[in-house]
Amino acid sequence: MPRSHTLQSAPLLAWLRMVRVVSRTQRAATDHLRQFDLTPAQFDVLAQVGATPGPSQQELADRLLVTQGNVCQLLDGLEKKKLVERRREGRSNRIFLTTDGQALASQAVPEHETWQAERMTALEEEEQRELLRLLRKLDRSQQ
Amino acid sequence: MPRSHTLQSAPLLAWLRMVRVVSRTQRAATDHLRQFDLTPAQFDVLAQVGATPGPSQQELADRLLVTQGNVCQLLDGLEKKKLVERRREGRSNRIFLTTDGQALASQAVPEHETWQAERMTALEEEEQRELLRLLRKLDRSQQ
DNA sequence: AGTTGACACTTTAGGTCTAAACTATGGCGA
DNA sequence: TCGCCATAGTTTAGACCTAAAGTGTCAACT
Repeated sequence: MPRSHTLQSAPLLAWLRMVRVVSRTQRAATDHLRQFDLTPAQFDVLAQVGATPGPSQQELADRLLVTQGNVCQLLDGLEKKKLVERRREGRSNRIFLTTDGQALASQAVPEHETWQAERMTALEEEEQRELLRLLRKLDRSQQ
Repeated sequence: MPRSHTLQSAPLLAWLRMVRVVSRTQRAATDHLRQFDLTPAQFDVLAQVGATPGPSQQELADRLLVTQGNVCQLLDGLEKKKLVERRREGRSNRIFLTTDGQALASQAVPEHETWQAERMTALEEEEQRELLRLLRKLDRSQQ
């Protein structure tokens, strides 16, 4: 979100930079994930289900910070690609990776996380920790 | 983008927090801007054109970090609402706010920027400046 | 003048996401 | 048992965005 040239306070400038960094990185991630034939949203599902298998769709939505409706659509796509499966249990679905999904996740997740982490290496380790501290504080202040 | 539970390095955690903060804030901004009957994307155009009137669509796209095609669509919408106008000049368009657009921008932009800045007040001023410094460094390292 | 190329904008198809309406389904009290 | 309600998931309409193809226009060269 852009600036007016009138109010150039540190908070506002920090906000603009953050949006720039995130949107640029997400665009780069889109390119990077193409090698696995995954979109960033699909990668997120794979990584999340790979890390803690068997969540309900609601849990998945909460962890990914998106709506149930969106999760439903994403899973439709991933099921069509035979990467995940829904297993009905009571009135909810539990989500698991298929064998194909596990194979892809075990390759793509570490690779992409390394790539992601490397985009931060412009900062010293001490700076990375400080950035984390500040973002954590900010995040918590917003509930 | 979510975590694997395997690799919890500071860079990765910082990245996840940043995405959280940005996506939460953007969702809140969507709500906040509804009072002006503006979407965040429309607000960005208004703020940008208000700050430096008369850009070409290409310039606007560069500053907003979006594609020309997207700018074109956004301007279609804003022109329909009589908030901006395209003035043909040579082979490009220069974009200006209409009188209505100026009236709205002069109210909405300061108000929203104040709102935005307030979301940062969980951090001390010193911390805000440090955050800005770190983000700037990160941003520059990515071109 | 006619051709070519570069550039600025527009259009289109498709993916992502949301809010809100809709459809089960399982449990609970009357 | 029946009906109700809360919960889990699905569907739909619409906004946003991109990549890529399409259109138009200016200018420079022949």
